[in-house]
Amino acid sequence: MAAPPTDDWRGAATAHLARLGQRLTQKRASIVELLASSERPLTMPEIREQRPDLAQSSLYRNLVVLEQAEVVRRVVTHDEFARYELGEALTGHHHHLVCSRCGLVEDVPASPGLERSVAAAMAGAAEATGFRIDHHRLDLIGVCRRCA
Amino acid sequence: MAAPPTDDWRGAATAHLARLGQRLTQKRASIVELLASSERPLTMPEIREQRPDLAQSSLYRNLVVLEQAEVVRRVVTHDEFARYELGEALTGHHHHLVCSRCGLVEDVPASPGLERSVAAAMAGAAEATGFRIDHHRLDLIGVCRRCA
DNA sequence: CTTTCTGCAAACGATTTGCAGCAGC
DNA sequence: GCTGCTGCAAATCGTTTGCAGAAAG
Repeated sequence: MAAPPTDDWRGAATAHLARLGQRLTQKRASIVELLASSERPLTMPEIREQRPDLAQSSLYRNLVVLEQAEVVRRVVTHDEFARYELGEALTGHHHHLVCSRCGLVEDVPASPGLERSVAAAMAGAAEATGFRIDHHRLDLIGVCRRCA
Repeated sequence: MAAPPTDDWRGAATAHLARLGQRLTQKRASIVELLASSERPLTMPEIREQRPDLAQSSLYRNLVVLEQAEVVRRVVTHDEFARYELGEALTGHHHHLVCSRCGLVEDVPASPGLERSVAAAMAGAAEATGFRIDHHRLDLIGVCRRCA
């Protein structure tokens, strides 16, 4: 990621987990490290391939815990399986480029101008509907270079 | 929806289906009518409740066909089941308000200013990554009035 | 020791599919 | 008739869970 709020993912993850009374175990650190080293969300198969020593059930269980701790975020697409990336507390706010052919998801940094427009839209929508709006998600959908 | 491109969903759906060599059967029309009369995406349980005469398998099968014909769009959230709404060809472009508690999805009209900013971001991202970007999806995530 | 984490295998549940009968042309 | 749509029931498959043993403190 460009300009991460912190490079110390280990410390950040430990702190986030601690708030839930959970620890950063070796396996969890291994997962977080893998996601931190990738610049795009990874699918479960990709994670399993890179971390063959972790049982699938442990992976899912740990990802649930990490997600609750906001260390990890689950990225939902129309793809058959979920993708995982570090939470924005660790990576900074960004958007996604999604390939509608192969499902590939790539990160895109957010621009200040765009964020300002979105913030205005959020305020307007909140007022109109009574929602309390916390954050947003913007996906740019297209066809990646490989699939084109 | 505000300012739909067409109120003639029957004609539009027929035309879209025809391009795939498919027909607008009675059951399909019934599904499209239901979605057209709703101002937000519906879950499978909601659809089944409103259309108890349709077998679940037929529902899924028809929704797949309607989705391919771009008459219907599947809306994916973190919720346990998918939601369905009319495609933007029939409803006009809009965004979604998503309740992170109960999963409720509500439509939000897009504003010209926001669209302009997003278009600029799309152009920039396309150039930087080699993606050909076709469209976008913006979700505003928060807590709905009922869950607050 | 006590608590939490891990792996295996079985269970779950939304969605998909095989197949025989029915409807539309 | 032929083609394609429908319903039922069974299969699929990503994900979740029960349980007994291993690791952390």
